[in-house]
This record gives sequence, structure tokens and C-alpha cells, in this order.
Amino acid sequence: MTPTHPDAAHPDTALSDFLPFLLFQAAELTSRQFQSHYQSRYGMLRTEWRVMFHLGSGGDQTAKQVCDRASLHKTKVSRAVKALEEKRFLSRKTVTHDRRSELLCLTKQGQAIFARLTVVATDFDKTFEHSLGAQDHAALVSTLQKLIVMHQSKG
Amino acid sequence: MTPTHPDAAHPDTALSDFLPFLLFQAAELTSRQFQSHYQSRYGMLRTEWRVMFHLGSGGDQTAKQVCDRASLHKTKVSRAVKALEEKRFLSRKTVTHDRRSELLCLTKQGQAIFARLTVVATDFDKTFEHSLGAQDHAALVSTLQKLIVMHQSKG
DNA sequence: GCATAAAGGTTACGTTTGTAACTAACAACG
DNA sequence: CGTTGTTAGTTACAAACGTAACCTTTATGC
Repeated sequence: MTPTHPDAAHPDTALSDFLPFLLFQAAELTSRQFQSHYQSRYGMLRTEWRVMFHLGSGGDQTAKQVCDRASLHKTKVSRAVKALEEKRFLSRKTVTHDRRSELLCLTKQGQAIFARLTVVATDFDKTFEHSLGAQDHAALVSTLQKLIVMHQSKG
Repeated sequence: MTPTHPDAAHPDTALSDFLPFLLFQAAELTSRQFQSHYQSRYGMLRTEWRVMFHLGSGGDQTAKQVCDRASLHKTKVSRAVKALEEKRFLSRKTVTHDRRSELLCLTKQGQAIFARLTVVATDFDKTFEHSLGAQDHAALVSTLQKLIVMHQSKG
């Protein structure tokens, strides 16, 4: 973070360079733009779409695994799973060896919606790649992944 | 975004590379780590700290300006300002030429806390720079700023 | 084996948030 | 001027969230 200058000129374009803020802003702005696609058409909330995405792209898995991979709190996942289940986008299968957890699976309908949204998401991602340039885009993704892995391992 | 492989192997380290998710995760993980500094000691919430930071580093400004620069919704800012005011970290000054908006200013106490937190934030940021490497860190910041500016101009 | 602890999920409760409706002040246009 | 529209900010209400407590089931220690 570069030093701040409270007494210097403050043009309206001023952007803080404190990493957590930049990340937050970028996350907000980008995810808001994509929101309409899953919200208006399928009535899903952000967390529901996130859970669906992780199941669709990562395959059937338990709630715990979704929590870990998506960095989502277990209550958030629990509620999203319930909502997706009520919409018939998701179903649960008991795993014989451990009856505490269930395997979460997208239904046919859930898979179909995931497929459609994945197309839109891929297009959306292409606009980033286009506007940032392929190199910067790839660097951004790789650096973010590094950052996430580092912070996850710290607990 | 690379194509997903629902039927391939799914190691636990699998990370989706959909940019909005990566940004969200990175933002969550990093801001959570910093949270304790402003929350436990000064009783501030995330939005309050964000507003304080923007006032401290950007100088006195109206709520509208804070909204625009921090990409925060006006109701969130309104409530954060109220909370900061009640803690005596912030005061309002009427601007003569337009009585709709007021200038938000950190009090002496607010400035002192901002200064202390800025030190911590700078240290925190240095750990990113250290773990990512100075070049990658700089590239990350610059790319995020580009991304934010682009999406802000789109409305 | 039985007690105790830990892990996967859910529920309850208070707080925070977002959407929409509202107030007040300014601008534009006749 | 006065009517209409817009902007800055607040408030009301319902929805979503986080923390902590809880229920099961599995692991650990004796």
C-alpha cells in the first residue's frame, strides 16, 4: 500500500490501493453484473448460484466440501442447499459409510440450468479477457488463486 | 474461464477460475483477516472502517463521493456514517452552497484511529507484497484498478 | 464397551443488508 | 414564479446473514 496523503489534492478518480478494498470492489462490481442472469430467470440468490456452480463444475460432493472450496460458511451453504432443493435443482443422496453427511447432486433440471449459465459465464469471462488483455487476465487469475490458496492454508 | 469437466477427477484443491468467484473469495479471505483490528478494538463494522478509510485517505467529502469511490450503496454509507458519528469518530459540516449534502469529516479521535489502523493496514499489505512478490503484487493492484474503473464507467 | 470429544449439518435469534418508498433541496423549463 | 424532474440522503420493512447453540453421527481414550 502506498502512503496516503490526506492533505493532497483528491481528484474524483482517486482509487485506494489497499488490496482488500480493491478486491471487494472488483468482486462487487463484477458479480452484480452477472447477478441478473441467475436471479431474474431462475430465482437464485448469489450463494445458491455459487453452490450450484461448484456442484456443476466440481461434481457431486458434500456440503463440507462445498464450504471449503467456495470459502462459504456452513450455515450459508445449508440454507442455499435447502433453497435449491425446494426449487428441484438439487437432490441429496445418503452416503453409506458416514451418515452425518449427504452427497449433493444437481438434478436433471439443475444440470440443464447450470449448463445454460455456464455458457453465459464463459461469455462474461471472455469480456474480461478481452478488456484486460489475455496476458493480464491470465496473470490476474493465477495471482488470485495463489492468494486464495495461501490464505486458506493459514486457516 | 477454462471449460469445466463435471466428469473428470475433482481433487480437493480444485479452484474454479470464474473471475467473480475468485475475486469474492480473495476479498473475503483477506478482509476477514484484517477485521479483528477495527472490530474488536474500536467496535467498527466493515462498512464503517471502509468509510473511515476513504475519508482519512481521500479527505473530507460528501456521502455521495464516498459511495462512488468505495462502490458502496448509499443506504450502507448512510448507516455507517450514523454509527461513526455516534462513536464520535466523525462529524458533519454543512456546505453552504448545497444544503442537501453535508461534508463528512473525521474528528480528532477518528483521525487518530485512522492513523493507527493505517499503520496496521500498511503492514498487512506488506505481507501480500512479500508472499506474492513485488512484481505480481503491483500487477494485481494495477489490474484490479483497471477492472474497477472499467466497470464503474459502465454504470 | 463406555465416556468424552469432535465433525457434519440444521435451527434460533439478533444484526446487517437491499429494495423501495419517502423527505428535502436544487435544477430546468414553461 | 410555479410545475415538473432530479439529486442527496434517510427511513421502513422484509430478506439474508453471522454467531452460537443444538442434534446426530463418528472418532478417540481409557
